[in-house]
Amino acid sequence: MKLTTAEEQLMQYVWKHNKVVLKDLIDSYSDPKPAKTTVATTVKKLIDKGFVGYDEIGNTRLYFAIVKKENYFSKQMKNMIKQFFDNSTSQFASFFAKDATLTKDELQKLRDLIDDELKNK
Amino acid sequence: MKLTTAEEQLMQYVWKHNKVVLKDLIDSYSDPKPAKTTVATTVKKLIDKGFVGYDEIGNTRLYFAIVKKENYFSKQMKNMIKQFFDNSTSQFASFFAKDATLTKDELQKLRDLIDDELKNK
DNA sequence: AATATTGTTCTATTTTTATAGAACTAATTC
DNA sequence: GAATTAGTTCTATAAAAATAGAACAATATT
Repeated sequence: MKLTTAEEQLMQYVWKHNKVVLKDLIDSYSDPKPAKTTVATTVKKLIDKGFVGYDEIGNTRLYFAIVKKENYFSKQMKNMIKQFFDNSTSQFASFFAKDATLTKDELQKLRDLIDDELKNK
Repeated sequence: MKLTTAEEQLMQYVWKHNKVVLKDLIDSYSDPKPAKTTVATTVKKLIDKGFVGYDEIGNTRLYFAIVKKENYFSKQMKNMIKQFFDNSTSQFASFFAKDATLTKDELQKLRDLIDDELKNK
């Protein structure tokens, strides 16, 4: 499932700071901060969509991510590769390797990583 | 600048079939196709945003992409890497190398490509 | 104990995005 | 040359997303 911009922004915070309370979420915005009800509504949508869960502590809630950031990101990537590269992962990979400005060090690490992957095949 | 979902869908078609006429765009939708005015409005927004240009041929227009698909995609990627990997391109790259299910062949090609890149540094 | 802070739900309202009607023009086809 | 098809703009409406007020509950502060 896809998130709207507002939902995704909030979700990013939940991913980074697992176990958060409403106030944390409100404070995560820079001024002018939205009304507390605005944030509460957005969290509720994330709960409805199954992205966020919570433990009840007294009358308040400790929110946490249910959908893992890695899984969500992975799906987004697959979607983009589908749209922009006709579903060709390797076509994307070669575009990226050229486009991304990686340093020599980063490129070397990446090559080592690929070598590792190759050993498992 | 960012495109809405409807705009991006149309843009994908323009990228794939450079030099298109309104009817092509309408036909690109599967049934039930939207009204011609709907498509015309969306194209107009793409023109306003500077993504699409046109040549006038009689009373009609030949639309073409101004913003290159690669550039748009590249910006989207940078944005995602910023959001999901704290701006660390290499962190993304290693996630991707593990996550994407590349075949042995694809991995080898990718390694060769990285080797080439390394030679230029 | 009174006051301020935080939290929640339910219900609007506002803003943005998507969709398309009305009106008209030019070209094509029959 | 009448009718159909394609195109455009302007304006309007519908749908989705973002924002927040009202009302109330529980806790913390002073």
